[in-house]
Amino acid sequence: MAVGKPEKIDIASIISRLPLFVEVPPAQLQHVAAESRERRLAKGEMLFHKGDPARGFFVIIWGQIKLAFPSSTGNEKVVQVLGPRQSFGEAVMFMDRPYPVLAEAVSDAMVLHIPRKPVIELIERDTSFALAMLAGLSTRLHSLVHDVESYSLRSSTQRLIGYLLQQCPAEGKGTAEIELPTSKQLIASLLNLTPETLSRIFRDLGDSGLIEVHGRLIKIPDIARLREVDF
Amino acid sequence: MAVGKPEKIDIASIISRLPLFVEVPPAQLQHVAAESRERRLAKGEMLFHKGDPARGFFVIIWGQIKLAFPSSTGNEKVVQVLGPRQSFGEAVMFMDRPYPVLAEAVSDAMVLHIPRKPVIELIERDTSFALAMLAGLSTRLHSLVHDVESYSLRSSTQRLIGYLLQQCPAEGKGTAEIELPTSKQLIASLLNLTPETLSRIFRDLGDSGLIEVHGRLIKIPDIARLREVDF
DNA sequence: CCCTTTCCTTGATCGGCATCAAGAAGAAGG
DNA sequence: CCTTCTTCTTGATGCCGATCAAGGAAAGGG
Repeated sequence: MAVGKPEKIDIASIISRLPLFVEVPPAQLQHVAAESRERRLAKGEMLFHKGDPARGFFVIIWGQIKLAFPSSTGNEKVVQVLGPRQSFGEAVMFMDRPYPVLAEAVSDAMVLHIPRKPVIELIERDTSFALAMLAGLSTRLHSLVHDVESYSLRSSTQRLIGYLLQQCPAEGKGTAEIELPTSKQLIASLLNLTPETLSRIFRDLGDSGLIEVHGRLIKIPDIARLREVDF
Repeated sequence: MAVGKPEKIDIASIISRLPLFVEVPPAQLQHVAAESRERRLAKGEMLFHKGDPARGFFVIIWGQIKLAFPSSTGNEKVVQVLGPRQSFGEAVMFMDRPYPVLAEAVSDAMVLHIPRKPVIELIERDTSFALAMLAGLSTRLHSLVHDVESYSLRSSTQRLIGYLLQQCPAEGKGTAEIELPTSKQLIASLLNLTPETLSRIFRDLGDSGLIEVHGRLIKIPDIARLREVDF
């Protein structure tokens, strides 16, 4: 199977547009860019396993990567599905510990590996970069806390509704159409459900007129009403 | 009702034991400690409202604080209930945004307010401090990720066993005795269980001879055997 | 010491979600 | 186009853990 698009990649320009690096003067980024390496992955290919040593972090150029806990019984738990311009692995990099999750390409994909050393040097040289990284990690902590909360005190239907509302473009009212970004299987695992249960919830929400399901296209006739639902 | 215990508080030592600061050399923390202030709260008292500017973050010395989204209809949405040694508001502090939630004392409580400025100044003056903070935040992220794993792919019995093994002094084999550090109610909530279910699991494990329960003292006759259990 | 309150335990019942099983609908590939 | 594989849906059944209800055991407080 061919591994995706063959265009030449400008590492420096991609790095400079990352949220994490956007405030950093381009000159200071040259060192980081020079040491970074691109890597292509075929669908299903592993980027790293749980327990592998972390020598840097990754940024997705295109394609999708999932982070998940392996499970001996086959039903692994997907923690996140990440898309272009998103990064992962920064936190582990600072602790000198192995990865706590595995990373696998969900589609053909290309990632950039940014090694630990130039990043640390950049932090030591540029305090505003250090602050940007702290803000980035803080944001991630926040969303993880939110996840834990969802698992523990929201029902499966509520979790799906929350997911759908998250996908809505703006905080708009009225109507919306959502193109699911990945397979329903993956979404099920993200929401800590089996595919069967997810399918049933989709049907129930459809029967209630709260959403319309057309394959992977979801129509929401009344966002406000969906937000008010309290099962 | 009197607002809690009157002991003298050693701010510096509390700060130095925070997860966020645990990697930071104590000498560097003096400036932060000097600008920190303690605050006592009666049950039900508000610490801050949603939308208030974030001028720092908080650490709970004792008592419990809840974080929640306000609601005009009175049925607010609780995001988290936090206990001693837990901190909150760091993420928002680094992002320079107002608090997205409100904080209210669930019981009589005492918190430490650590202002933003000395923390930021330390980062700007000493890059090793920034690295230490990044490591601290990373550690928290790591443990949260671990929590998510527990919730999603381990049974309630496995979670309790994991908790008990965590409390074992060394990674010893053989036998162990554990004094539960808090009420069983709280442990239940930590493990995402009801008190009833926790009680039943304790009884079942006792019936199997894997542990002995004497009130809040737990005896483990064979640590290795407990670790092997696979329900 | 008793009284009140909180904490813990036990039993009965219920429901949500997983599991098992099988079929339908798409997507990919020759 | 037909075959094959994956993804999605639907049904039947079962179990784990929550909930409801009540009683016992500690723990503080007067």
